[in-house]
Amino acid sequence: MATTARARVRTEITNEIKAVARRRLADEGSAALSLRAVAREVGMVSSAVYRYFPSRDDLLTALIVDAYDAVGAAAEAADPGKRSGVPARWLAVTRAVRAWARANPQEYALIYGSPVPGYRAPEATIDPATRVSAALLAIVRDGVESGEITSDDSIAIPRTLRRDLAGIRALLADGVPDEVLARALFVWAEMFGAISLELFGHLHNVITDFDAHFETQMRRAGSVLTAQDPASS
Amino acid sequence: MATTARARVRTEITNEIKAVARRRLADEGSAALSLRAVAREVGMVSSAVYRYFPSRDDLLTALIVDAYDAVGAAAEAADPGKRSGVPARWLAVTRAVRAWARANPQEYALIYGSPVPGYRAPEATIDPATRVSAALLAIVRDGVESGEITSDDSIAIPRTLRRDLAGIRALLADGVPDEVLARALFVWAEMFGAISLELFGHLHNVITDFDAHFETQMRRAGSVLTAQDPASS
DNA sequence: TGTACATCAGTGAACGCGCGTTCACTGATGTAC
DNA sequence: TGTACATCAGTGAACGCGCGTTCACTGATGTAC
Repeated sequence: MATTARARVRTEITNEIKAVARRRLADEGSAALSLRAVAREVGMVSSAVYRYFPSRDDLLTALIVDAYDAVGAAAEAADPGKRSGVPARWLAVTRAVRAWARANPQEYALIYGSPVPGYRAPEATIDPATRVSAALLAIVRDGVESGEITSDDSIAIPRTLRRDLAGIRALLADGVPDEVLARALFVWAEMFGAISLELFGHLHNVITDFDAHFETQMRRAGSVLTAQDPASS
Repeated sequence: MATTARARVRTEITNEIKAVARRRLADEGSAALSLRAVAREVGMVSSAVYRYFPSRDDLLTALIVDAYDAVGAAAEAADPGKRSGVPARWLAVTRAVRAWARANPQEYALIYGSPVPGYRAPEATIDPATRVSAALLAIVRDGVESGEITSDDSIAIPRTLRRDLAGIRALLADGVPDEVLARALFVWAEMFGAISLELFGHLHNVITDFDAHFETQMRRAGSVLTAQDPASS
């Protein structure tokens, strides 16, 4: 009753269209993603896709939302939880994000690469987009609470920036002081910088052991986050 | 004699085509860059462009090479030189890279964003691509030489990674020990991570004072690079 | 300095292609009584 | 449980479009003697 046969089939086909679109994304990139090609591969006529997605952009939006949700879920699932401590959790979660990115490079590019030209992200993408950040900030929050992360460094933080940090704190980082939050943003950029440089080819001919490189970089990021003297980690 | 009138006109028109292509890139992104549209805007028939660039991909390559050269030149020009010291030089150069990126967002996306699907970068792009890295590593090299940068931290560096670092040292970082080189790669990723997150919209609704944010992050990166206790900087 | 020939830039038509989207339609599935 | 009507999924043709690239051509610029 809740779901008629027709409704069940509808969500199945919707998912199939998205799955095919995701695969085509991997081949050709987001700008070249074409409704007609997807329809062809699904085995329906191109106009039939309009029963499921009102336009190409809506299909793209669905893929973006799914990608944010997938990487967010991967990050959440990888977190070993409070009692594992900040450095271990940080390593586990960043590893998971990178693993997802390597497994789904075009989806990673879709959400963290150059914006799709002419595409305006609708509100529906905002919430899923914060899942990874939320997972990382949960680690920071717990670390502050447990005393693993302390707040005694002194890179000056300008007043305008403190306002921005207060906004983040209110949403996702209750009790995390500005100095720590600034470090959290720092390692957040480090993680995406490291993954993007690797995936977008900038380590080519520079690094051969990508795993070891990422691992080393994230260990250092972890020690910046906890503000430990790296020598003691 | 060296350059005939015809040759002079030829380089002028080549440059005009590139300039128009660059402007169109800003509007529509690299995947949508079309020879016909460029030709139209330059005021010639589409087939005439083939006198200057044998294909669309060659035009793209020219734009990529120019972009790498432009950001590389900006980085080099911003370096105040040896006697200014590592932190000041690091800040000056990273600021210049970000300023260039903000002024030329689509060109930045072209070289540091998602790779253009189906486009294979030819060898000609490799050299210009290293200019920014070379500028940054020059700072590191001088800092090691002067003693501003020391090598006493202990994030473990695996053996395979040491081989990679040796390769970098041989090319661009004579005399820089592995530990310092690993830190250099770390802050390099931080810089591109920070710029990419900002330009690709991931700080939207998070940070309002982008300048202050970047400045703060790069100060911290500078102190990681010199391995100073951030409290003493 | 003047002429004959070769090189080159730009034209315009054509090739074959794929795209997003609309629309009137058929036939199957669901709903109300 | 059976019938009449409404809803929906999918079809196939068509719209108007822009793309990259090729080709035979014209006319202007450069070169050799």
